[in-house]
Order: sequence, then structure tokens, then C-alpha cells
Amino acid sequence: MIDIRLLRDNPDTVRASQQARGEDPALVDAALDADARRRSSLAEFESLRAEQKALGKEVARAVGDEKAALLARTKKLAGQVKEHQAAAHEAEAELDELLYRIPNVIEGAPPGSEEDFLTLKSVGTPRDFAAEGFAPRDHLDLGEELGAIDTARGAKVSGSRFYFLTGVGARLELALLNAATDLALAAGFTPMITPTLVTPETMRGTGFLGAHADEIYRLERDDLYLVGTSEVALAGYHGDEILDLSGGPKRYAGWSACYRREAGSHGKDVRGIIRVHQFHKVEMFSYCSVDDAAAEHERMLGWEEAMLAKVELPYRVIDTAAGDLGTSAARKFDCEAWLPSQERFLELTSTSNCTTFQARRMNVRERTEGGTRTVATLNGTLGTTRWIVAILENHQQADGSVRVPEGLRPYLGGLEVLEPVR
RNA sequence: GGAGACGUCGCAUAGUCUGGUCUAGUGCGCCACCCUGCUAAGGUGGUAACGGGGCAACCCGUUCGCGGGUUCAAAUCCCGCCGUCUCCGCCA
Repeated sequence: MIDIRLLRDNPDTVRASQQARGEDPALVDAALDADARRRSSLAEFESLRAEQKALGKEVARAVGDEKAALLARTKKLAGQVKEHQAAAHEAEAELDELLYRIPNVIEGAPPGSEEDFLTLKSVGTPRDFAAEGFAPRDHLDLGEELGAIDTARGAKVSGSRFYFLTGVGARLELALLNAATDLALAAGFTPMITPTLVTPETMRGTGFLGAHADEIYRLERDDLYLVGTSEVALAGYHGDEILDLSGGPKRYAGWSACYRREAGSHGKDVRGIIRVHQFHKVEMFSYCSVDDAAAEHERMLGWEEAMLAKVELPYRVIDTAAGDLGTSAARKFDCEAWLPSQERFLELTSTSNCTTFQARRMNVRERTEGGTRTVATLNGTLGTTRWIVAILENHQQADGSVRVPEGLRPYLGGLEVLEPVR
């Protein structure tokens, strides 16, 4: 939820943000209007209520005829109070409804839609397989030969977009996620294993139930949602709390299964494990002061790049365009690794600065000298199952074996090469 | 799944039976000042959040798990929900 004060004081900023995202700027004026109505009806209710309370005290003291007369007055007043209270309630609900539909105000993101991103930098050089004398194979080919990935049985057991990681594939994922956790630990994050089923309130608070609600699995019988990322649980972790951030940001590294319906992606990335319904992820999450948020965002990007360096992948960093931002994000950087089999970049990490948007919904504040204020939240990817795709493809060798990047070897018992099993 | 107990301003607790003096008391913690020659003790005062109004001092309202209801008036009475704990049952 955006700050109502920003809306009042700088409506143009919010209108411009809506415009850049390709959203409706008229929402801003509707919200301003609802806010004015809310305030005036609230003022009416409150003055009536004050009168009622004052009279109530007199009633308690009065006796006999005097009391009867007072009761007659207050009885009438009670009806009016109730009416105005209902009106104030309604005006507030209207405002809330409008405010919930306004996504976060962008902060530095380039305007436009998905293809309007800016490339901030490119790191590493994709291998020249032609020069090496062989055509790169895709991750599923490689994975099947290594006995690492089994999508056929995944489909048999659970349907399309499910898979088994088997043998060395399972070990590779554990190695990757353990390496990510260790990196987070070294950076001062507290490792967390989080719930993957959350209440509607938690899901709504993180901004995932808006435009992209289709993406989310819901358990009707229990009124719970399956999370698409541990960000959801970690954003709810300090809900309704007032934090002490005087010692710097509170940083958590969540390890969880993630679930996505992939409702709008029919026919896209259908082969292999690029786009699946269930995967694992280590996610960074940070609660920090608003003033520190942009710097924290850069730091998160830095840790992501450190992780990419560990697995020796060529990648580029993009500044996501406003129209491609999530509801909660004010700015988002993605790291995309090169995918030799498709000769394109594939998103491996994504870090968002949600400024105070999520925290306002979840009611997370910090204590400052001047009182309390809403904190900023940020999140970023440190490792996912999808990374296996890029690792297999980029480190494949002519004979179908795959070189293990040095940063992962300690997590695989020193294993240097994954060998085909058939 | 069944039964019971509980949910109060950072923590602990009083208040609920018997609705109004609760503007929610007290202790601990914390902050400021005072006293005191010393890593102590004591004294005084202060110490929730949110919203609205005001240049401001300040004023008003809301919040006693959440949501309804009864009433002139609800922490207190009634209903529903959520959560915690204990016991029982069932399952892993």
C-alpha cells in the first residue's frame, strides 16, 4: 500500500508512476476524492462521539428527573452516532479498496513494458562452442544422460511441469542451495526455513493477490495459499511489530519450496526444468530504514553477483522497466545468465526494492528518535533449482560430461566432473 | 476431532462475576532530573500505537486478540471467528 500522505502531498508523483507502469492514473484522483470524503465523515462522527461521551458521564452522575431527561437526549444522539460511524466506516473501506489497487510508486525504474529494460552491465563471456568444435546440448539432454533430471516420471506422478531431480541432480541442487546459504551467512543473514502455506492476510500483505493472483495455488478447504517464494513468509515474519534497526538492517535468508501455477505461460519453456510448478530457492530478505533502502538494494545485487561468480556463469544485469515490476516493487534488478542451447538470456536472480509498500500493508515499523515510521523491505534471489539449467549448459563438455564449478566442489565432496551414466 | 482454561498500554499482572468514578491501576524495564564520593541505594517526574484537527502549545477520536450484537453507556454482558496452553482421541 502506498503512503496516503504521498498521495495527498504529491499526487503528480503517483500519477507519473501509474503512467510509467501503464496503469490508470485516474485511480489517483479517485483515491484523493475518497480520502477527502473519509476525513469529513470521520470528523462528523468524532464530534458526535465526543458529545455522546460527555453526556454519558453526566448520565452516570445524575439522578431522578434529571437523569430521565438526559437519557432522552442521549438516546437520540446514540442513533446519530451509529449512523455517522457507519458512514465513516464505509468511506474508509472505499479508500482502502482504491489504495489497494495502486501499485508501489516506482523509484528510478525505466518507463515502459517488459522489453524496455536497460542493460546495466554484462559479466563474463559466453563460450564459443563452434570454436570448440561441438554444438551445445540443452540442459534436459545433459541432465538425462547424467541421471540428474527425470521429467518423464515427474509428469507421470504429478503432471506437466513437474520433475524429479535424481542422484547427482539432487546433490547438485543441495550443493547450490548450501553454497547460497553459506554466502548469506557470511553476509550476516539469519538462515530461515519458512512455512510454505500462508493465510490470505499474509499473501495479500505481500502484494501477490493483486493482478497476478492467477499465479498462486490456493487450498480452498483450508483457506491457505501456497507461497511462490519464501519472501511471503519472511515479509509476514515481523508483521505488526516495531523493530529496532539502529544496528542496521535485519537480514534473513529463507530456504523454501516455491509453488507457481504458471497459468499464463502455456507453451512457454515447456521443455526441461526452466519453468516448473515447484522448485527450491534461497531468498534474501531485508528489513531496513527507508534512507538505506537504495543502498541495500545495491548490496543485494552484489551478493547475487557473488553467487553467480561462484558458479562461473556469464550474465547480464538489467534494470527492469516499470511495466514489468511486481505490484510491490519500486525498482527491480535481474541477473540473467546466458543459455547456450537457446542463445538467449535466462533470469536467474531478481532483487526488488519494495520501499515501504509491503511493510505498510504488513504494519512493520521501526522506532526512531522522532517516533515510529514504516520500514522498507527488499528481497533478492541467491539460488534456485533453475540455476541447474545454466550450470549444466555452460559447463558442458564435448563428451557429455559437465565440469563442476570450483565454488560448488566443496559441497559435492570434491567432485570435479559430472559423468554421463548411460 | 472432543473437553477445558486463557488472550489487557515493552514484559508481568489487577480490573470482567456485580456495565458508568477505567481519563485502564500496580510492579519490572526504560528515559530525564534530584540526592549521594564512588561499578550501589534512594527520591521525583515521564514512559503505547494509530487516525483527525491546529502555525503551534494542544485538542479530539479509535484501539483491552479480531468481527458483530445488546445498551444512553462495554475491557466488563451476548454471539461468531482467530490464536495460545492443558488433557483426551486420531495420524505421521
